[in-house]
Amino acid sequence: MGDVRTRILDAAEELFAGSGFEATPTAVIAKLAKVPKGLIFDYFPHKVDVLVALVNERTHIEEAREIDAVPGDPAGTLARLARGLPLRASPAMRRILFREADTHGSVKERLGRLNGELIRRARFALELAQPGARGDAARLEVAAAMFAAVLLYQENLWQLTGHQIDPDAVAELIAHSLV
Amino acid sequence: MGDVRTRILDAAEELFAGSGFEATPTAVIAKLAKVPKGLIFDYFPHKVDVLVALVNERTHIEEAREIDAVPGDPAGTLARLARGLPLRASPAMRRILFREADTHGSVKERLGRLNGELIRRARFALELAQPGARGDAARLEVAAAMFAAVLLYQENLWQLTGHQIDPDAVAELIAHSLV
Amino acid sequence: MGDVRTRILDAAEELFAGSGFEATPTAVIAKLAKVPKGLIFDYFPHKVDVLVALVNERTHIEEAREIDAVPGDPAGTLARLARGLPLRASPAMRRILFREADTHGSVKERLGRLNGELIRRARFALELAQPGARGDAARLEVAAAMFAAVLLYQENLWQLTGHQIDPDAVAELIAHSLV
Amino acid sequence: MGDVRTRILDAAEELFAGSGFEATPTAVIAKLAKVPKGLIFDYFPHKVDVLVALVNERTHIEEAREIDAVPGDPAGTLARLARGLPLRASPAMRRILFREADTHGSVKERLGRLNGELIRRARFALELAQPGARGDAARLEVAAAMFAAVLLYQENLWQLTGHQIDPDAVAELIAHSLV
DNA sequence: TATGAATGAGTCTTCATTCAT
DNA sequence: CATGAATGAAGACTCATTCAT
Repeated sequence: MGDVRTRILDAAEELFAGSGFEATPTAVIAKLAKVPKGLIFDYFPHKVDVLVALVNERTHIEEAREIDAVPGDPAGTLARLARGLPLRASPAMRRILFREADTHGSVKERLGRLNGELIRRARFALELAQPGARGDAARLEVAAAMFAAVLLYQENLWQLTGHQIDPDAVAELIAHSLV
Repeated sequence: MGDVRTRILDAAEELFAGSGFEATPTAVIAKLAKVPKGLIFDYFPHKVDVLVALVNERTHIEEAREIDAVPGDPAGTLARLARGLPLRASPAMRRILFREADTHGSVKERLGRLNGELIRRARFALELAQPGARGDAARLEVAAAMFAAVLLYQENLWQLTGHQIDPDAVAELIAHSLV
Repeated sequence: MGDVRTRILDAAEELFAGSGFEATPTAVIAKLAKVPKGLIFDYFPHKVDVLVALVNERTHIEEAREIDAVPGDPAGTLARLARGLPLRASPAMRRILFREADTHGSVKERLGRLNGELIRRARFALELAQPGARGDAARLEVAAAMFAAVLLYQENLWQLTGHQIDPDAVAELIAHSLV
Repeated sequence: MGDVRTRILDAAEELFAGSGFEATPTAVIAKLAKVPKGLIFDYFPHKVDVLVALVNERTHIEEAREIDAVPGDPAGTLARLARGLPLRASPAMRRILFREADTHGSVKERLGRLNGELIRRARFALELAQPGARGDAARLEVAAAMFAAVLLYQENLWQLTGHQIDPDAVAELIAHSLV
């Protein structure tokens, strides 16, 4: 069942994603987490600290390990990047990231960093996998940004529209565009 | 200065965009609108009705008019499409659309329709501009979805990160990917 | 029955004097004042503002009007001063003044000023009524301070001990001490 | 470092004097006493019992021992009395005594006894030192009560205003008033 | 119709007290 | 005895909504 802190964060993640931070009373978090109301404040002195903890602890950008790039196979390389997204974050956390970024500085900062990091990696992977593309830096940049955009935003869109995008197809398409 | 109803909506638009719907008290709307507190409820029985009215009256998804497609120039055709969402709405209303979509049905529905319309147009434009691509329906669909995702994501993220993608470059890249 | 603000202050005065500021919930003030809980905060944004308003508005030091001094009759002069104490404040307010001075700066400041003012007046009255005493400034000062101390503190003592001091007797005694 | 009970009382004394009883959480007492939160309640079943214990154990009203009265020198006799309240208690405990007397019965009782004892001593001292004054019991009583009031008021007000009265001067003045 | 005082349910947060370990 | 996590009642304060004027 997990310890108290984890249960609180689990509950908050679900509820913030579903109804938004402002519209979620701490009492409801407590109930879903099956902890008494007051205990939340032993772990998080203010309600906003729950949000900050979620963002700090549950949107993790993985260490820049060796990128598994295969020269000549940019599609496969990107697809692997897309599958093993360097963002460890649940769909719920991604929704929170987008929804609360406007009004909470620390969330905004995290989202910005995530976006930047994703672009950097995609560009690096493409440079390795398709050496020829290196020449056109601007186009490479756009391809990387598109890749990041689609990956980050797809959860949001899925929720809103029921429309899903296959990461492999995205990878293949972007790779193809750089030929 | 506009009539009372308009002043209320003006104020709400500004405030919802800035602080979010939940965090904006009706009393503050009234103050900014220079309208007595109670009067808001003569026009909008519940606070949420202000949001609904804003979305209904101040976000128009443009009718799918003739698309200015040039066969043989998919990049140019998409670029024209990319230069603007088919959304007539102030920057503030766009913020509201994205921020409140998760939690308010009518907003979500509106944003979903926008996404659908975007995809439809992109697909249609591509079909017209690049007749050869028609054969691969799946790839066409992915390209259209990506196009929509990137445009919407940009809209959403631009204010948060300051990071922008050049719409022409996106158009060109997607067009190229279908060769 | 008085207006709302007055009723709130009346209730607070009684309750703060009886149980202390910290131990008096705003809900109890509201109940005694017969106003809804929330209305208090329309008039006083924070609970402490009720205390500050009480101190500012209900411990008034009267304008230094003509002191009714009769040369040669210091006892009578002081007695008149004691009866028409230049402090317009209920016994309850005096208790509040003493109890909350420790922890609330504005109360402390007021109490200090009251004490100073009382001493100043008593000295002035004595100087007028007993010209001969002027020579011994130190003794005059002590007499004035004692007079102020007894007057200010008598309410407190009465509450605590049931012991009362007759102001006339005090006046007479102090006057006599300066002979 | 003292045993647990002593450490709790030490901490409570410091904190109650500084912020008042109501505004001092038991958790803060525990922290300052370097004692686990729950342990306090093994020694004092309720928070108020800490206050009661402090008052009972750390404020002693001295037994009415032989008064050092010199017939013919009422001023000197009173001055010796005035040099200190017959109260063995730290400055902190004195603050607590005055601050909490209004609202806590046991504290009130203690302060009342102190006042009574002060009056008794003053009267007794004056009777011994100035045999002639015995005739006018009422005036003697007022003088004694004033003496007590001034001393207690000073104790209470000294920290608040920084204003002090010289005890010798008080003694001298009161003695003189009985001539 | 316009006004803003009135209403009270609901929110975050604190804290005395309990209790399993 | 010692520990500090757990409990929930209660407190300050907010705010959507109503309503007398």
